[in-house]
Amino acid sequence: MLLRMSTLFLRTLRDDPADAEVPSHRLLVRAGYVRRVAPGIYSWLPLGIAVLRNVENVVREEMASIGSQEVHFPALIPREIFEVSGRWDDYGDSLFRLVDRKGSDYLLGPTHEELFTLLVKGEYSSYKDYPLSLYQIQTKYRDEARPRAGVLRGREFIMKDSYSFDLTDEGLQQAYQNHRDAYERIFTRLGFDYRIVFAVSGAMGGSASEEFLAPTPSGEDTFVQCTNCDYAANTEAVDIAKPPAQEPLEQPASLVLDTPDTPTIATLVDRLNSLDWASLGVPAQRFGPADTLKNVVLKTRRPSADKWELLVVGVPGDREVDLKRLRGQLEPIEVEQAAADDLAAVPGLVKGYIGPQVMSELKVRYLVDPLVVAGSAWVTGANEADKHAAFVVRGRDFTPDGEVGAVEIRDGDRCVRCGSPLRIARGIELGHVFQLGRKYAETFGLTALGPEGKPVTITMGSYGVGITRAVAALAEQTHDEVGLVWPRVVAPADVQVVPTGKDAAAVAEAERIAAELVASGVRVLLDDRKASPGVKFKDAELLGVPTILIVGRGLENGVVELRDRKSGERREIPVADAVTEVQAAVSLG
RNA sequence: CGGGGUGUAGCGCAGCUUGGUAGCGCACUCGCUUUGGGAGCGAGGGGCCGCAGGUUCAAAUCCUGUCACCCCGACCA
Repeated sequence: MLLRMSTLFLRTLRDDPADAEVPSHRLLVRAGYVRRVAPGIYSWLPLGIAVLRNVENVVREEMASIGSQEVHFPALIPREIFEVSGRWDDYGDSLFRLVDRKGSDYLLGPTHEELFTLLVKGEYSSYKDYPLSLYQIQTKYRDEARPRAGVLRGREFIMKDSYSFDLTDEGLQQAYQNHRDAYERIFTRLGFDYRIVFAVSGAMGGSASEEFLAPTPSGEDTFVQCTNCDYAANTEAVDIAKPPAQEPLEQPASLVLDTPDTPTIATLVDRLNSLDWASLGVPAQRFGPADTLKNVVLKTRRPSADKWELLVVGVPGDREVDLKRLRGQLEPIEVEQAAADDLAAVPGLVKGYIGPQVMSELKVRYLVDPLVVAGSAWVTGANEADKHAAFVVRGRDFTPDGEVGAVEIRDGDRCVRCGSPLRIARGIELGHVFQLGRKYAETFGLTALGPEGKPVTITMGSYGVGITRAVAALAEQTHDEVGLVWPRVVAPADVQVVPTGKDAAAVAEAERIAAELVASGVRVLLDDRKASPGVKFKDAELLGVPTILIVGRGLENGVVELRDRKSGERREIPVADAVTEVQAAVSLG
């Protein structure tokens, strides 16, 4: 393959585009790989498409290696199909909806569970047909509330999505593992630094779920990683170690304190520390925010129910409730912040002075974070204006309905497996594997006739790789100060041949070397533009082709210069060795 | 949806305070020179100054409204 820059549809920009913040966005635009059309919607130019296709090819090869077969569905889907799964409504504003000339409703597919399920149902009916795995590489549409970071989070993007279909849970386990292995090979081959983290399964429902994240500061997902063992999880799904339970009877009896004008945890702690504890018949005490129990009022709703129920969650006063994490833990139940009138509907709940002592009496569901261990004593609201209660003990003075991981995770929190400190980092979600189970199969009636003549409901797995996102994420992880630095598998060319100088001999020699390389299967980008050496060097660095061969002033001494884009290494080599040296660099990858 | 910011040539920006009929760099066209780190000189082409209304003899500039876009958050396989 030979690309000539003199005719290549490419214009590089000297300045960063004003609307680009993250490195991948800046560089992909500057280097002429993509152009913005509308928010979250991009055009792909020749070099961009070349990289995109290379990513797709790696994905195709690895999908083939686990026996998954490629199909292709429409992006334009009639409403009825999404009515059956309930997602026409459930997807909300994120769904692109449109109407045809007859007034029928359509949507642009945000994912394709329904179509995969229906397709298989239409073709297969015997247990002998299974297991099965299908995939497609498709443009997806989601009307994101706020697209951002260029191609990293678009409203139109390309995704590889696949589904496994099995008769048994064991089969699903195997299919899941096959996909997980294939994804490891895909992201390794693409040159990613990535982590596999536990995840929540999201709006799709289902059980086991893991994400493949590329750690980078501009990532949107927050995850934790143990500094000692291999535990890693999305913050929505993370569990942290909890302190040991305590003996409730060792605590002083609870007592109610007058605490006017203490609307915040900080003011309450100050007041507690200025009290004369001896006069209350208790040894002197020192309190910190972590000794207080904060009770946050939320409301929950089961899917398909229309009534909201109040939920109070107790967390140590030095921590906030992480609503995102709480939602992840309670999935698929919806969780919202309770409004003032939700609270007013239960007279026993006194805003600012809520304590768990009365929850069962009030019939309000009460959950605590696991950090509120059995037997622990707290200062909390006394359910009366201007009063707090001290030495309120879990298991003695109140009993929660259950535990739920609700607190914000902090750097340094302890690993649930080994107790070592956890580190918080940001990452880009490259892929997601999860076990869907029988949800869609039941909804659409996907069954196979078993050997005993009875129908068996199929169990499914769902697996996705963001293709366009992978291009941006790779740019994000591999770039340097001067430009893109592609791993060879995805690079738009193996070598950029750059003739410099006014001497026609350099151009002729560059052409000869390029032709020879092309003949041996090397992908060549030849900079045959009439431009100054500085321009060509800068552009070569910006474009990110892994190997650069400069044919110029060294020619009179019989040498050319070979550069490695990633390491910056430069070597003068004899012209006669140019072809074999480049071939060697290419085969080393 | 909340907060912040920006709309002037393909891209990056100045001009707006103090109104006088639009400018700089890059890119583009032509000529000559130049050729190892984004070349020089000369000559050119390209603008509904986001949109609408108002004030004024006169509006990119002042006033009102509106739209769009970007960033942070909420939301989001």
